[in-house]
Amino acid sequence: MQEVVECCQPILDEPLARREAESLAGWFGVLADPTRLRLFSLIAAAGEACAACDLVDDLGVSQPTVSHHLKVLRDAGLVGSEKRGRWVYYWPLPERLSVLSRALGS
Amino acid sequence: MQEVVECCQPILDEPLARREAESLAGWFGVLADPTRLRLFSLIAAAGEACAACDLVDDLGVSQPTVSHHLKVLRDAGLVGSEKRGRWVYYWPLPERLSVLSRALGS
DNA sequence: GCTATGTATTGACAGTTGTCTATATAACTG
DNA sequence: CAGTTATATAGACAACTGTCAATACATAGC
Repeated sequence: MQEVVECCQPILDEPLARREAESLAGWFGVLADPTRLRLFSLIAAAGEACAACDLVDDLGVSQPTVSHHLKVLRDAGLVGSEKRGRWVYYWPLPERLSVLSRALGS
Repeated sequence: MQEVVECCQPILDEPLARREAESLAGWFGVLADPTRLRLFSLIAAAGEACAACDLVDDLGVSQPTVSHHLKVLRDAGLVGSEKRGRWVYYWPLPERLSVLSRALGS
């Protein structure tokens, strides 16, 4: 995923440049899967969560699928992670959501 | 596309139910394509726009592709449309964006 | 070192999606 | 009516994506 950019003007205000549209579309794409949204929501609501401890069982998908979605969320800058012993913990990084929220606002 | 529902709690606050996640993911999916985002942005910035008059030339995609994206936007409740003579005019319906913006906010 | 456990990666596969060309439908013009 | 123009639809196709089973990697405990 691309670097953090100053992105974007509210999409209601003026036409998006091609480059801005690609950035925004990519981030919306990260949110465009129900499993991934629930995963992020679980992490955010918990404040911090560990995949095996908290996430795999609740979602009804396999461990590799959860791992895949966590990677997508991490690459998109929506969650941070840290390994502690055998476990990897995840926590929300809501800054990117704020950017998107602002882009949707007028 | 589904009916307008009371959706959703901010996704940072509490875990999304499966049904809410599916609604939100669907709407984010509508915004997850750069061409479609630019199309919506063009309509919104213009206040009102006609496909042939204003949209096809600016986007660099074929007329059927624009027509397809306009249908997706209309079905999602993001734009309204009206036929006037040979032309179809589109205007933004930003309420749905507000719902999404709120869901992303804390 | 051996085993158990949490996580990541690989490869495969089905379903979805964005795009195009070709064509159909609709409406104005002369 | 015939021709032109705006839009929509149908069908095809390539690219992407979400999922899983199998497997590799990493770490803790014995």
